[in-house]
Amino acid sequence: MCSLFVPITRMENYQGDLTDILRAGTTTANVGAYPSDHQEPHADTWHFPSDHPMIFPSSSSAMEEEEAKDNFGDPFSSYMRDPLLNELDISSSSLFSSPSCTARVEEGVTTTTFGGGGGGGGGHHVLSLGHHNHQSGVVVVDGDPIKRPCNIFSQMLQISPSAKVPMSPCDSPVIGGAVSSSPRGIKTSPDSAAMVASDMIINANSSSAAKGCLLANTGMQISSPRNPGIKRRKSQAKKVVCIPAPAAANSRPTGEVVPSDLWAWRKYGQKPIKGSPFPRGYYRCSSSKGCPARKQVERSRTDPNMLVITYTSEHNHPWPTQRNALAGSTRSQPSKNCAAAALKVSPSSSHQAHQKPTSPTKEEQNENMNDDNHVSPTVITAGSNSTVKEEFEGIEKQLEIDHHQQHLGFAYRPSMPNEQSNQSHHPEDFFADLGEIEADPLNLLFSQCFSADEQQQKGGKDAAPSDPFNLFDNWSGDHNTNNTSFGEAKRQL
DNA sequence: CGACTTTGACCAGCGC
DNA sequence: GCGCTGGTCAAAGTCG
Repeated sequence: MCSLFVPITRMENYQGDLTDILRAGTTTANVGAYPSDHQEPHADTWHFPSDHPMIFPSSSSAMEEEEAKDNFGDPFSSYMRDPLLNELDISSSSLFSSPSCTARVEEGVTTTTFGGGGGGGGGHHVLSLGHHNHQSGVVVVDGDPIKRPCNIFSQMLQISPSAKVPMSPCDSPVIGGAVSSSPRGIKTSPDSAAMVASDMIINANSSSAAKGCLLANTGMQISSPRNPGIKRRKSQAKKVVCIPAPAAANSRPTGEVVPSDLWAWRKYGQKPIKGSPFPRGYYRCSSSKGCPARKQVERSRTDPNMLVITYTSEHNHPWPTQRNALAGSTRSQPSKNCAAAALKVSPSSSHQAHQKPTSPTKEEQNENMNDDNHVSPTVITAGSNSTVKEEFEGIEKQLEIDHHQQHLGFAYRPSMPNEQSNQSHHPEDFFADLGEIEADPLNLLFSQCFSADEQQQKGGKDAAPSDPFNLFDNWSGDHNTNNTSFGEAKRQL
């Protein structure tokens, strides 16, 4: 439902959105939905606890821009601006609107839980897009009331005081309640218990079940001072993103599926990981020489449909204004066609079989955070490039998004609070462009890419489910050809 | 030809 | 100090 517009605009103006969410704490936030092959119970609503209303001030582009400047080099802030995140955000937005999708953003793997709790912070930032449909999304904001410029994401969120939505079970144990981390462990919030999210969100210190969940879903090892079992090299801060494995769209000949983002990544290694049947791929940023950004992509050992992407180090350069067509994951991705196809979707187009995601997604890490990965849960320190230190306070907030409103509005076509900001390509224009493409390409696109169910519901417009990430691929490189408007939009990025 | 992937080897962190 | 494991390097091959 949400439009392509979202990604674009976000990239230009809303880079701080997820940041807000993530910063929200060591918290974790469930953000959105992602369609999955799995058929899971739908949680129709996301709620923000009444007591912790998420406040998204409307635009303040100036502030945001300035902040962006200030944050440049800040691993996490950058992280937030990371295209991938944007994509995630995008997808989440779209997914939000979709009855069948949910996504989660999780931060502070080691100590926080998305579904509930607040506390701690630190360690890994996890952003996960759940593949479970309609989990209640919970955004936990640690202590930091979100007071950033309104963003699409916020727009998509509806604060609903009380709704508690049953979580869809994940293959891994679901945390029984919202968990807030504390130095000593997890505190279960009764209130949030029902809202917990998710499978991927757990507290490292939490119960084994919780861990199991995380580990199970992500295949990740939770490392923290309290988890001696895991070793981290150089104590690098890492950000972990869990997303549904993109469908075949991005699949490589080898079967590996690599979600693409605006950064160019070059694979420099792959290793089998102990305890996981799936190898881990190592990627470095090739957008700019000398960029320390790295990411590791691996499949969740318990849920092959989920990809765990770990980002390390921060990009030391701005987003590529123009993505290298061959750069990184774009190569060997026949699937660009998916998005392209989606854009070209016509009623007559053939249905594309859903392809099961076969590979991992990506993760980004920002670099320069040399040290704190396992560090205290609450402090994330930017490393070499920046000395920025962010502290996340642990206040937990639960956010639930009302599914219906998403449908009704903003999710589908979010307004642009910051339109004043330098945007050469106005949203209206963009939509106009979209209109040229098709009556409602967005619907087609997302329905195809995100939800098979929806797809069916929509009368089976050709819907090759593909991952949202491919959108960018389509926009980049040669795939613009079919749609100059998109090409322009992309270039504007 | 340039950029990317593959893959074995090497290096480094961590636990014992 | 040793071994295990993860992360990186770099040569060779692939692709457009």
